[in-house]
Amino acid sequence: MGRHSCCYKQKLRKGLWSPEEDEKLLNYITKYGHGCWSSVPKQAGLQRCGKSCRLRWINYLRPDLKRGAFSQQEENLIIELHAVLGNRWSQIAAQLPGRTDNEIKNFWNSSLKKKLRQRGIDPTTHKPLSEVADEDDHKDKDKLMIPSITQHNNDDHHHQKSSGTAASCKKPTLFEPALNTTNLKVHHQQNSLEVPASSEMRPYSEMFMKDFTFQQLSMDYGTSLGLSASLHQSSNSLCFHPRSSSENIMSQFSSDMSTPNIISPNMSSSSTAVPVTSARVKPSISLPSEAAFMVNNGVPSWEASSSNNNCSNGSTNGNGLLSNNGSINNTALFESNNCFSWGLGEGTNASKFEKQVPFHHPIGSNTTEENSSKWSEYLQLPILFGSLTQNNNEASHHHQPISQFQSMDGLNNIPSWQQKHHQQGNPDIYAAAVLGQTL
DNA sequence: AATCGTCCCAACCGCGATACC
DNA sequence: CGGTATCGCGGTTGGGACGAT
Repeated sequence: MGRHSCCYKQKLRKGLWSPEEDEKLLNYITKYGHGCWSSVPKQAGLQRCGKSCRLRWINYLRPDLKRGAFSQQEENLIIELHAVLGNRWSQIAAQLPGRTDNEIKNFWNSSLKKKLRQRGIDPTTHKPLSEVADEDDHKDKDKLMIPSITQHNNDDHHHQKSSGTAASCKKPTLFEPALNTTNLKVHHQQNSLEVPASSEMRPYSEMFMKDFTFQQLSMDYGTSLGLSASLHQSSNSLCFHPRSSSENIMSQFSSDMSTPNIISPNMSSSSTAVPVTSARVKPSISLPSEAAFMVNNGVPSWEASSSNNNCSNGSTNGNGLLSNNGSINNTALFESNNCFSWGLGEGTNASKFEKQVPFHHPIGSNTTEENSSKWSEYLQLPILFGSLTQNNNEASHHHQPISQFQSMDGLNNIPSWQQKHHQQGNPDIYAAAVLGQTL
């Protein structure tokens, strides 16, 4: 592991590429392809390491690269994608044919950030600067405020020294987070992210105003639950793990009047598969062996099974069924694999998706290899939260079709969803993912 | 004209993940 | 199965271009 062995060799050239070197590399790859990059420089007659050759090819010599300035359309797309994906340049670049991640990254750092600031938008959070400033003010006043979930970024590189961009944009915390950038692990190639328990408290009404990347799902939802999140490719599941005490978690939810219910598609045996549009990620909440996840009267929480716990709002049965007075709206079912399943679908073809990945089954219990391979694709895609407009009649054990699940296709419908959810007064939260290409 | 600071971008670095032996 | 090689990613740096003083 670690650095490419060739990097240690002394005689290799570094720095800018000469036209002659470019020509050698271009000719060689055009003729033979790159194959193993480590062998390319030798066979192409270059005094470079394979890594350098690869980079030069990807960022400059590749014939499908688009040259020239970014168009307004590209610029807008980058901004939108960055709001969803953060500094995941490779994923952003995947949405812009002919552009490289490096190019986009440089464009962002040199130009777009400034433009956004000029428009009064914080480039890190994509929120209005005034709002960010307000949050900073709260932080100053509230000693509980501690930099929350921050992904190390180079928003202000050596030319523009950082003043704490990401961390400064977070809302007041409710308890000690013991968190810094160093214990946030982002596993790029698995698109997984481990988020330590955050002290951040954020109204759900705001939280569900936009679609979420996995990262954001992990951060915003997982941390609001006091969970860390990880993607498990083997089981194709997005799992949340408790990282803070249940007391802390309870304090969060107890203080948030807008907290919605979380409903499981497994709650009712009579419920049918919910056709989900635009959903491609299959999240789940992993239950720790020592704790139970509770949804009581719209207040999700963890209840430690140990006796030294004050949160006893529900009970578990042998099958992991957590119930509260038998009300379906306040019940979540956890199966033996300790995962809480959310629904999912695909693109605009819900029925097709249902065949691929049954909506009902708990994560891990019915995962096929075929689905596994699909998930590896889905996991790169943003996630969207929305709400099942479930009839809250106690007798109703059926979720309405996802066609009535608002805001699955993008950002624009979110307000309408939220409006509806407020009208109903008892929102049930449904998590899904939105196909990246549909952004 | 010389110096300095800033901007921009190509390239490098370090690391995690994965493939391979 | 463990060690090594390789790939791919995001963060960082080096240095040229350019404008201000």
